[in-house]
Amino acid sequence: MNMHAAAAPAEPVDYLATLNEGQRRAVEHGVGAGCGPLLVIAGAGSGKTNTLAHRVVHLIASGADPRRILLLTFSRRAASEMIRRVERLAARVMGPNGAVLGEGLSWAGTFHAVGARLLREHAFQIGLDPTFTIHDREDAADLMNLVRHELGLSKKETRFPTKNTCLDIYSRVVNAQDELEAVLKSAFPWCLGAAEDLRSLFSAYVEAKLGNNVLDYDDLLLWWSHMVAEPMIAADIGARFDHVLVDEYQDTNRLQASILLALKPDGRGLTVVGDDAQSIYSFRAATIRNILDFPGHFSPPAEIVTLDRNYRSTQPILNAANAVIGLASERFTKNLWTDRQSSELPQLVTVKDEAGQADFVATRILENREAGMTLKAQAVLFRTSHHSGPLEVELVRRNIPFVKFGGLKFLDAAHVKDMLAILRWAQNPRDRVAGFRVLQLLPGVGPTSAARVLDAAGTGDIAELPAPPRAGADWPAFAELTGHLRSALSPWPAEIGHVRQWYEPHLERMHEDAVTRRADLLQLEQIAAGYASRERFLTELTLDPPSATSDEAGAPTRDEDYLILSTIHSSKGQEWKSVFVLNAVDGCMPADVAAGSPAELEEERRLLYVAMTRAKDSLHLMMPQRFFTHGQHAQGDRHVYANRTRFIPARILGFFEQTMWPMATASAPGPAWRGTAAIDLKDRMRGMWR
DNA sequence: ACCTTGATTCTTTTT
DNA sequence: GAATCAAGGT
Repeated sequence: MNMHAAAAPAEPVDYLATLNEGQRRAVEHGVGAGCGPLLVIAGAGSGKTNTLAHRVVHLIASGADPRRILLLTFSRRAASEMIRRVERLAARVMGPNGAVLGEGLSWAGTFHAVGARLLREHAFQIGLDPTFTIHDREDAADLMNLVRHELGLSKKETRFPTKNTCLDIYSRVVNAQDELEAVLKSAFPWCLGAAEDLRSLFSAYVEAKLGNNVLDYDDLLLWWSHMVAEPMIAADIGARFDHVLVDEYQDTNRLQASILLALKPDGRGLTVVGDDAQSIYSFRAATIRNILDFPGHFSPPAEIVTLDRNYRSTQPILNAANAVIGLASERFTKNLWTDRQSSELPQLVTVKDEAGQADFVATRILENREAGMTLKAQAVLFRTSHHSGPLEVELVRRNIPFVKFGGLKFLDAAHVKDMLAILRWAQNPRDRVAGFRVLQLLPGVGPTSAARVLDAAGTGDIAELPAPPRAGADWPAFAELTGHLRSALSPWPAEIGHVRQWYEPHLERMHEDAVTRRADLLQLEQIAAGYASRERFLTELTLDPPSATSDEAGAPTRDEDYLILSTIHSSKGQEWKSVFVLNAVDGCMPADVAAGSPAELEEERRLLYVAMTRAKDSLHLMMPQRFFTHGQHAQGDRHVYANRTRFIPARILGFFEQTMWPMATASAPGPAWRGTAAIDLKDRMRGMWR
């Protein structure tokens, strides 16, 4: 069937007319499966997503099969945004059939999600059990810790790196495709002495993962990359896709690049899009070399299209952002330009402390709203998740609804992890980390008894084992539950209700605030109901955890207006009319933990650049002067003074307007009436509404 | 022997 | 505010 012919509209819509010259070149660059590789350097706000969506639609309109297009994005959120745009545009261009074609874009997702799917589909070809479960970072760290103890590394005479450091090192070796020694030397010099032990630790860690039938995040890429290194399978998988498009290429690492090259060795049908000025994920081993070296990988080299016209921000905002990134020691992209003029400079606002900052931001946000700007059109960005703490308190006090992206996750809460561990252990009885956690929920069962049960049971039936010595009355119900969950009889998603019923008494026993935690469990049950099976639920929840936490429990009604709070990392690719950046001071930006090496500093600079370029019309950088230090009583007065971020030195201050808040006023505040009022009318006024 | 409780130490960013 | 380690309790 020729889908294209069926979808052709009577009167062609000129969907290319709205594009500028560069965008148009990118969109129209070869449409056949044999077209050469393309690199699009797309500055912030240059219509990157739009261009990519247009290219996909253009490919489909030119006869490409959407099911044979692989679209790799950085986050799940970016993937669904892209699918939405493609569907809408396709409907406009090709009529009702276009929407259907857009929905055929079934291979859009993150590297990790696509990897998981391909690995399950090809599992038997590579000797993998397709029922594998996926360990998130925490689970992986737990397993690493288990192995670390088994090898006796925790009892070493000299201090051995913690589980998290070990995992970081392991992850970097895998993702950067580098030698252990080189990684240690460049990123973890204080662990150089432990190289030999680390090597045996990692070897045992891999063995443990294989034994437990689990893959960690890195494995999803690593297995995929090894899978396509096998010419037969590579040809097989590569032939499934006529076009491979990658978004945010500056934030991919060497492992991801190797997958891409194995899929499309000659670069035919390959399009990558990115901006080296926005590379902010090198802590995940992302490297801008991927972008820089991309053209030269192929002969003839990839075509390069540069998009430097910005459609998002006003010229003063761009001037300031350009000035900040202009101080970078190395840069490749050109300055952005726009024709959106404005007389309003970005503001550098000095406030007394974090409380003053929260007060200022909340006040301005309400003023904006009164002036007709919705809360959703405004955002508050910050370097680390907890920077928004005082502001969140103020927002709740003023009854301003907000949704927060980044930082502490719903899934990180101990009680949610408990529930998921129960389900995961049922799904994959070999998952020792899950079992280890679940067993210790029982009173009287600690690490030792839990390990003993796991050793004795293997993947067999728990009910046939003798109860651990002190598990007592709780054991039979537990054994029955696990037995039931593992049987095919257990209905999804109803079983999660059973799990919750069993878990609730334990929740109350272990946590004082069981009431609030129970609400999370109900929410988890709601989420679970949206997935077709337990396996899908567990996989997708691990790969795409709910990224937002809001002040209200439960998913708020979608049409309600709310403010966006987000880490700068999570703000990538987004835009708002008005943006507030918290704590634009040294110690926060750059974060003092990241001020070690020049490379880290450069990345922090780009982070500020990314934050600034999210703003369309209005930008405020906040500078609290005083910070109260942690680790003291609530009313303690220990504090430090902060300086303006080093990324805005005096010589570029001219791009900003500097203000103080509250305005310093010399006069006394109003007439001084010190007597006692005869009647307090204020109270009466208030009383009318009580 | 093993589990639980209490004191102590830091807290990036994310698939 | 939670992970980790050290000492108390069963």
